[in-house]
Amino acid sequence: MPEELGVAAGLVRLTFLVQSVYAEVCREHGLTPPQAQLLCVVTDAPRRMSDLVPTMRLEKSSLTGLVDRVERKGWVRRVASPEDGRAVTVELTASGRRLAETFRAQATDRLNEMVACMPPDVCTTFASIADRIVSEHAVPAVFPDAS
Amino acid sequence: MPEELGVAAGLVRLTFLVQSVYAEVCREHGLTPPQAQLLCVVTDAPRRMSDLVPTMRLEKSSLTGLVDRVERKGWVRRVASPEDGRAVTVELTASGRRLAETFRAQATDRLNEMVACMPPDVCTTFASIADRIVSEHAVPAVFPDAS
DNA sequence: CAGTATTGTTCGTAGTGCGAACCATACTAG
DNA sequence: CTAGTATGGTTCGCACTACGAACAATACTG
Repeated sequence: MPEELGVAAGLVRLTFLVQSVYAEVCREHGLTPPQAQLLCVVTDAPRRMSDLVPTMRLEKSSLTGLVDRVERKGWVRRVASPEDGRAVTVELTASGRRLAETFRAQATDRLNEMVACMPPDVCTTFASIADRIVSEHAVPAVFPDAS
Repeated sequence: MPEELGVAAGLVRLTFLVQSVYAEVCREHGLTPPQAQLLCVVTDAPRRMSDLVPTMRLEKSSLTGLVDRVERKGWVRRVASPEDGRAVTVELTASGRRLAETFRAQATDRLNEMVACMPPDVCTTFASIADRIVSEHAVPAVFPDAS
């Protein structure tokens, strides 16, 4: 009986918790998690489909469907690439940008207050270790830094 | 421009990473993440549907469907409760138990090696902080401790 | 210019998750 | 005891997710 969970169990449970919070914020904005992720990823700059595939870790057919639905909601737009006649880039519309921004802000708030039960220095330690793991594994920027 | 990400961004990316690893292990065992989670949750003891609803944070209709599919694969069994004529408990079959055990072991290995890029003391620190967050928020045991 | 590689889409399939409606059993009050 | 209510689960319809195979169109290469 470990008085403390192993790293693995802690990671899985922490992930479960973050997912819950993330999904809840999504809901409040009429988004699903994959849709929110798409908005976050194209916030910084328009991205090609072929570029989004490795970033979001989806098959291309899955991505087509996701972009279809998000485009139908008017948050994103497909633009033909001038350099490559086959390629398509995905960019935010004005309303998509507003939504992405408020979503990002609120998700950030919720997650910050989630860890705020700990003293600030512990938070900082935690954040830097998380960053270390993440950068060690080349995790794509699925959530933007502060605006 | 933060030279380090905020806690929120770190959490989201870490979650993305863990999800990727978890999903990959699931795939190798012919499982989906919700199915694996169900197996993990009923590993320790049979559980009632009504008990699984808050644990897995699903609506009861979603849970019905999930249990249907997992039962159809032969990994889980519905048993009528003797005390309450309305209630049903979900328990592992023999093959379900074997599957749950090998899945758990492999997921644990993969997650451990994911953090093994850091020195052991950092891992320990990280694990204890993760535990702290998790227990502060009453996250259900969606992943069992060592067998 | 022919052959090949890349970029996206379409289609079919299985699974996920929700809410509303519903049934059966349990509980509770008169 | 019996009506009314609460609880435990299922069913149904819906939208969404994700995959792989097949395909079309454009780009590249020999």
